[in-house]
Order: sequence, then C-alpha cells, then structure tokens
Amino acid sequence: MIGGWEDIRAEVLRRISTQEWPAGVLIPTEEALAQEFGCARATVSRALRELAQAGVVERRRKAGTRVAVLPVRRATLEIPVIRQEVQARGQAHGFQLLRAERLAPPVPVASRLGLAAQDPLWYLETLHLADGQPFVFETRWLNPAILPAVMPDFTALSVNEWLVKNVSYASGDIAFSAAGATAREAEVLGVAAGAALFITERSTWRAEAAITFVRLAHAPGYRVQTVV
Amino acid sequence: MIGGWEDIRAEVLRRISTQEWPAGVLIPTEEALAQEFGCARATVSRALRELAQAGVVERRRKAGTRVAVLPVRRATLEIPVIRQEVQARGQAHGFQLLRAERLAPPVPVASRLGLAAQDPLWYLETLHLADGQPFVFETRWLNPAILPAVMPDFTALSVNEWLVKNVSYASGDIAFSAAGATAREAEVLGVAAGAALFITERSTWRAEAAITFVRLAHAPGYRVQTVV
DNA sequence: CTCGGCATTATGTGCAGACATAATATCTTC
DNA sequence: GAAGATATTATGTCTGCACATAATGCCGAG
Repeated sequence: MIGGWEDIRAEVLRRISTQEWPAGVLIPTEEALAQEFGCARATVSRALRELAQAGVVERRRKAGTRVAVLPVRRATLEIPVIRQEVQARGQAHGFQLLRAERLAPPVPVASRLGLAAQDPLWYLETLHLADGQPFVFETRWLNPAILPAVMPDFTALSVNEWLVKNVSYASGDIAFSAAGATAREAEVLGVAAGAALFITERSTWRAEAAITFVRLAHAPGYRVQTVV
Repeated sequence: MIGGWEDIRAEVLRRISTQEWPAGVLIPTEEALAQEFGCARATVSRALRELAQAGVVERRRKAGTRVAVLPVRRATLEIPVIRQEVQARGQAHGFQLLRAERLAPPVPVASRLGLAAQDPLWYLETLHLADGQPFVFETRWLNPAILPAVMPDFTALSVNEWLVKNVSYASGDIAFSAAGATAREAEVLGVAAGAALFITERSTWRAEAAITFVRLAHAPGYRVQTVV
C-alpha cells in the first residue's frame, strides 16, 4: 500500500534528485502536499521533518521548506565500547592497565576539560588487545571528583566500561585525526615510531563538570566506516 | 513552560542517567508515562522515538521500551563539500585538476564499485587548496556511464561539485582511516613520504549503478570533529 | 512435555482539528 | 523613502481518537 510517511519522503526525495524541484527552490507547503497526496498534514510534516534531519531540505517557519542548496550529507557513526567492537570482529578482547597515577595534566588537556592545570588528575594508560594483538592504546585523563571514595578496580573492568555504566549518557565531543606514532605509542603497539595511526580523541562532560579526556591510538589498519 | 516533548525527553534521559531506570530495564509504557506527565500519548511517543534514534533506548512492539544495555552512542558527522569546508575556515578555496584520463581501475577499486576490472573508468586527480596551500589531494574513479555525452569541464567546476549538482542524493558509504603518505601524495601535498595522513574514502551508488569512488588524502593537521 | 496457533498488548502510524511561534510582508507614520 | 508597528502565513507542537503491526506468552492439541 502507498501513502505512508515513508512513501511521501521517498516521493519528495525523488522529485529533488530528478531536479523536478531544483536546489534552492521552495517546495509546496505541507497543506498543498497533503492535498496532493490525499493525506493529513501531519503525515507530510513527518516526512519533511525526516528529510530536514537528513539535511536534504531546510525548513523555517513562515518561510517554508526549500531544497538545500549545499547538500551537506549527514552520516551517523556508531561509537561502541571497545570490547564490543573487538568482539564484533569475532576476536577475543583483553586489556592491560599499564599505568595509573595522579598527575597534573598538560595544558592542552586541562584547557580542553576546562580545569586548572595544577589540579592533579588520574592518568591511566590501557592497552586493548584483540586476540592477544595490540588493538588500541588508550591514554586517559580522569577527573577524580567524579570517582567514588574507593577507586574502582580498573584492572578487572576497563575504565571505559566503568564509565558507561556509572556516568553514562553524558555529553561530549569526538574528534578523529591521523598522527605519527609517538615513541611510547610505537613501543606499546609494536609498530615503528612515526607509523601512521588513526587517533580518536574524546572529551566528556556531565552538567558542566568535566569527566574525562581520552585519546585512542588505533593499531594500523583501523577504519571507521558508515553508510550514508 | 513545561510539558513539551523535549521536556519529556529530558526527564526520561535524567531518570536513565541517574540510574533511576538502570540499563536493561523496561520503562513504563507510553500510556503510563502520558498519564504521569499529563499529556497525550503521541507526545511521549515523540520523546521516546528521539531517544531511540539517539541509541539511548531500544523499542520493540509489544515488548516495550527498555534502556539500552550497551550505550552505543551515535554521533552525526556533517560531510560538506570541500570548497565549503575551506571557506568555513575563512580561507580561499582553489583547486587544480592534475590528471584526467581513462584507465582500467585496480582490482580493489573495481570490486568496491562492483564493476569488471577491464572496464576503463575516468581517473581524475585533483588538488584542493586553502589559501594557496595544499589542503586535500583527491583521487577519483568515475563511471563514464553516468556522464553526459560531452564531458563537463572539470577544470572550471570541481568534480565533487558537479556530482552533487547533477547526481545528488545518491547513497553510498564512507570510511575514515590513517595511512602514511605515498610518494605521489607526498609530492603533491608537499610533505615527507610516509607522513601520517587522514584518509577519507567514499563510494557512491545510484540505484545499483556505481557512480564514483574517491579517496581524499588530507594535509597533516586535518581533524573531523563532532559533538555527541 | 513439546509444538503450533491464537489472543493480548505496546508500539507504529494515521487523521482532523487546534493553538503557538517565528519570520516575512505589508501598512503606517514621519 | 526609511523606520517601526502590524497582519499574515507556514511550520511546530499538542490532543484525542482510531486502527495496523509485530512480538510475546498463553493455551490447547498431539
């Protein structure tokens, strides 16, 4: 059967991709489309809202809906927990806590978390393994204020997973980049110094309070992939 | 004022992040929540649908809504056109078409596009500049079947932009990785061979027909960033 | 006890109507 | 003609109702 909001979304997308409605032009109002398709305005609204979320059209009150001039495609990436990512490849996950100490953070880290550089934070180095091979080297700065009185045993449960279980659904930002392996990264991952590594950096807050900053140096060959 | 779907979403998120509703448990039905918040079921439904899209809860008919056990965060990346990306930094965009010829694609490219390796494709090399400095080196394989009889003038309009204007809103996939600069990439970008480069690879289809495969080698320092 | 069909139930979608909101367009005044 | 007040209008949201859909879990036949 036809007429659902998904069909309407598909039809509108078709008219846009065939240039029937070229980039930049106003498309008919919800009411006009509802009449054309013989459905309620809410149904058209739902379809157009989804297209707006995908970046295909831009909507503004009173101004109407227009085809996006610059098709800024939005891709959604899934950011899984490392253990899960390893297991999804059919490999066994393991990890070693290489270092855990209190240190004053370097200035870039402190500023990114919005903390004074003198405040000592927990500094943790963890190496994650896939089938015993180095998979990703995690260096993490952790705000001690968010930890309970007794420090959890991070040799048994990875910091990552402790965090998602205990301070989950915080907000933050992620950045991806490439960098040559530092001496330490080369040593731990077993690659040559300067080898191209995929780097994920993530900082996390909860209600204005900084929680953690983590840098993941992935072993060579790592890719992050998604469909558009 | 309170009571909108965004407030309900926030309240549900609060109950989840404070473990009032721990991971894995069923939360009350839409109807129950609607009664509690004194609103219509559709309003609760809207809030929960958004949370499901964000990966915070999982919903199944009849089974109900439960807090996601493994918080697979979803981050949305914006994939702009290169010119726009350069201009957003306040820099001037320019580009040079370095090569344009018909070649049989190497096997990995052909297989990724689902074409026979013998079919010659267009092979295009473009260097994008930001304020005259190398910004990204684009190597592209283009299916000639989708081009018009007369080849567009890609020295005036970048291939990228010709594509988004003419075969926009196709589907495809994107992958990010890191790799050492090849000899050619090092030469064109003006970096040392083996320098760590951020690589974006993208293949595009339209209705089962392969359109293009493009590899972007970004100049050092490039980051892709988003909020969660 | 096991297997298969059926009733139950929470979500998914749709409709018609209403009011809120924001931005544009128009009108008024100087 | 320019600046500010006002009317208009398309989208944003909500309500209350209805039916569709897909699992679940119960129940009965074997």
